[in-house]
Amino acid sequence: MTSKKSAIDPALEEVLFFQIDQCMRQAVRYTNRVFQEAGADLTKDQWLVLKKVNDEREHGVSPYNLAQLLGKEPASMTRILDILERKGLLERRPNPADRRSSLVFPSPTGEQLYQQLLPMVEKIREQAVTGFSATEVNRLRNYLGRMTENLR
Amino acid sequence: MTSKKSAIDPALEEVLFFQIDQCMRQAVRYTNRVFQEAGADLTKDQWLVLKKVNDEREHGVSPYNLAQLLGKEPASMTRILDILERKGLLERRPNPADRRSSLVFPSPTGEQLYQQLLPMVEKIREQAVTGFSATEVNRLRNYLGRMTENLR
DNA sequence: GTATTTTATTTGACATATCAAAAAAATACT
DNA sequence: AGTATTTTTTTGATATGTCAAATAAAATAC
Repeated sequence: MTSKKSAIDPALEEVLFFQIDQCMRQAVRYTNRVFQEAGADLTKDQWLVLKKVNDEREHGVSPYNLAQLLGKEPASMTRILDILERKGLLERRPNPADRRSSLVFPSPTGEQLYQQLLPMVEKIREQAVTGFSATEVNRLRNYLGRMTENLR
Repeated sequence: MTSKKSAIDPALEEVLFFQIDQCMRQAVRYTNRVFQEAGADLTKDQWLVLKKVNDEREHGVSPYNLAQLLGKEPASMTRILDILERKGLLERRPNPADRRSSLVFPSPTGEQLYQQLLPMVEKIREQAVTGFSATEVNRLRNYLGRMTENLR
């Protein structure tokens, strides 16, 4: 019943970009839902930043560096940091080596929330690859990396 | 030099979600750049809607149905349709079968732009899977579908 | 045949992405 | 040193995503 589409003009459902987009949006919805059910007022992207800030808590990270590490625009980083700072999960301290910049550190609450959410995030990751063999996961990684490179 | 992370707390670059996100964002940037260089004032999401509206130009599609077909929220659809209508690429006509709803049709300009951009989109798709065998593309599709299901 | 529920669309609030531009500090150059 | 360029951060504008709520019409229940 569905009209047959040509190879040069395939149905949307067969377009890889479309499938990647659907997959990612599903993952975001799922993650946000899990956080919400755990009573954590945090989005998936705020989580990513909180994680990286915790990873670098020894020496602190600059917003610019954070943006690079997470593959985001500095402009997006500014806003996410504003929100996390407003929530009291991290703080910007002056960067002694560069007065343009600052260094971001997790607050005690921020470290605590990070530790608390980590096992949930791990469960979500496992849930995503349920039924996948190790080979399949590696292949998926490989394909995604090559595709990203192809579009650079 | 990069500090080794445990299996339960892997570095971000090893997290599948992160890789999917990077891949998708790269694809969006690439598509928007190609459209822009072609002088087409259209985003990747506006393109998707324009495509579907063209696919259904025989009978028209309702906004709600469009949202379902594209896996988007009706709220997002409303806004994208507003923009495309403002650009003169489509029009909403009353739905004779349901007065709550409307039916969306491409304008002549909309059909024309669709035909004009189609070959470029095809090139982008090819670019993305450069170096992939047919088997690999099928596997990628399969993995993405299973992952999406796992998170439903 | 009226009351209740469901459906289709829109709007509002907020988070994030993109790009452009502004501002201030650091660097490079001559 | 003094000027020009680059880097880091922020802000503004716009597009889209999420969810919640409002509205009107359709469908269903009774």
